[in-house]
Amino acid sequence: MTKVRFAPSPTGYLHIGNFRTALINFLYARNKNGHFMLRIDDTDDERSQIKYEHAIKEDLDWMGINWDSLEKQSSRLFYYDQALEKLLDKKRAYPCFETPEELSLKRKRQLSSGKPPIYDRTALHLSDSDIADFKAKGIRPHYRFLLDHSDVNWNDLVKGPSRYNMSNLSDPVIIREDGKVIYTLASVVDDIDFEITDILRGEDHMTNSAAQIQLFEALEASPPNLGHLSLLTDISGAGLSKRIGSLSLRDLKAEGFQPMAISSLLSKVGTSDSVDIFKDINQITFDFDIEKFGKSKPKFDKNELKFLNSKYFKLLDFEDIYDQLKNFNFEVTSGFWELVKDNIENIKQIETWWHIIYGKIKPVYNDTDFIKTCLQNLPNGNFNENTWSIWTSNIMKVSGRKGKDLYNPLRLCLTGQSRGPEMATLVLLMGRKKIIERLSLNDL
RNA sequence: GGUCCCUUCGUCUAAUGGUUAGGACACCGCCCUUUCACGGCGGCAAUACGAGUUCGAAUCUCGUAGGGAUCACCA
Repeated sequence: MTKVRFAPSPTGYLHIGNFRTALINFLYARNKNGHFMLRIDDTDDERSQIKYEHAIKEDLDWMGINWDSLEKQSSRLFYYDQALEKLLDKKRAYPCFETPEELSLKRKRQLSSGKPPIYDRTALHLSDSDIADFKAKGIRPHYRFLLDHSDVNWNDLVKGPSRYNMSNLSDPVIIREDGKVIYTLASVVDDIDFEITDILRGEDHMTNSAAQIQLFEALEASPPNLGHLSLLTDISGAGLSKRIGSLSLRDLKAEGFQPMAISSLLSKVGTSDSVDIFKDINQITFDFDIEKFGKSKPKFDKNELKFLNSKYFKLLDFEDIYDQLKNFNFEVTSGFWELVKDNIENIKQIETWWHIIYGKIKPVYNDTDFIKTCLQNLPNGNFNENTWSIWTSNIMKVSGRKGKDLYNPLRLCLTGQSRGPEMATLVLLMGRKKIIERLSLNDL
């Protein structure tokens, strides 16, 4: 069975970039009737915070991404130590005693003399007595994984046949001086233990993956299928992570964006499918195919998100949106929703139209004589679906106006807006009293 | 600086050696509605640059330019 995982570290809120990875993993699993695991990578306890873990779950929940199982790396530390022992036995791990300062100095020197900043394996050549000396002095080792300096080949789910030569990489540190595990090892141990079949993540993990393939093999497991998605950029082509700005899921929610607008965009941008709105995540699951993702960097355009948001409302019946509608402090009726749903791009605009139709606004009068004529010709009796056309043709006869000259001033006066929903229905909802109020020019 | 990856309409992309280089969104126009919006129809618009291979190149090769990623005792 296909089994994937989304493995965020709880060091911040989910943003558009890492949520996209979550979404793609989710869709991939659902499409194959597989298993989607949420794994909290909280091995770095200096940066990890429980509040972020809660926030990540909340946000995924809001987006309709449900996980089939949950794991936390902080509860699995024993297994990582076990893995280290195994690697030590096989001489694929070795203790090192350099301080971080030494290492960073070394890197700087290499860089300034035009060399790649790769660890020189000094510690690999330490004798047993050297090691004993360090330990006697109370210096605790950190451990590195010994890379095999050969080509690592894999067939990437997104990038196709891929190759990386390991001599371009430092032996990765896998256990810190304080005994805590590093991501590179923890991730592989978990992927083996939980029998992850496919890993989909950003292309920033490309070289990690190459090293991890060797780690899988050193731990006598076969590596899962690997797929590296091109990273989203902003509209100018710059990396998204650099402008943390307003792109967290929480901010997007606060701005009124709908989960399906976000998911629709994020699941299609960068693929050979056209970007369009979907009412339900299952519709996206159905024809999801990782092969459709291209190799070049897709751009995230907030305007596109706005457009999808407005398109989403048009898809919804009253019942579909009722849960959100009841959060307003006035009662939105089905008729009201049907009237305005084609004319909003944000749920907040419900409030604007509510005030226009039932509340108090500042009408726009640009032709007071004409407005008086309109008021005088308002039909008597109860309003019905013909009222608007009877009314406007009366005005036409009396004033001689038609088309734009007739409708624009009337719309402006009644709604204060130059654009908006169908007037025939709007007038019906607004009612006689409110119309007379608007046309009475009291605010002049 | 080393290594890896990317470059087709404004944007996302299709076309795995032969197409009028296709679609979607945006934009523009027309229609609908005796108004605008919504909706429907149509139009504009691209192979980064330079060589090479080939009867034929967006597609293969090399170079140039631009962009990105990575090179942590973070994940």
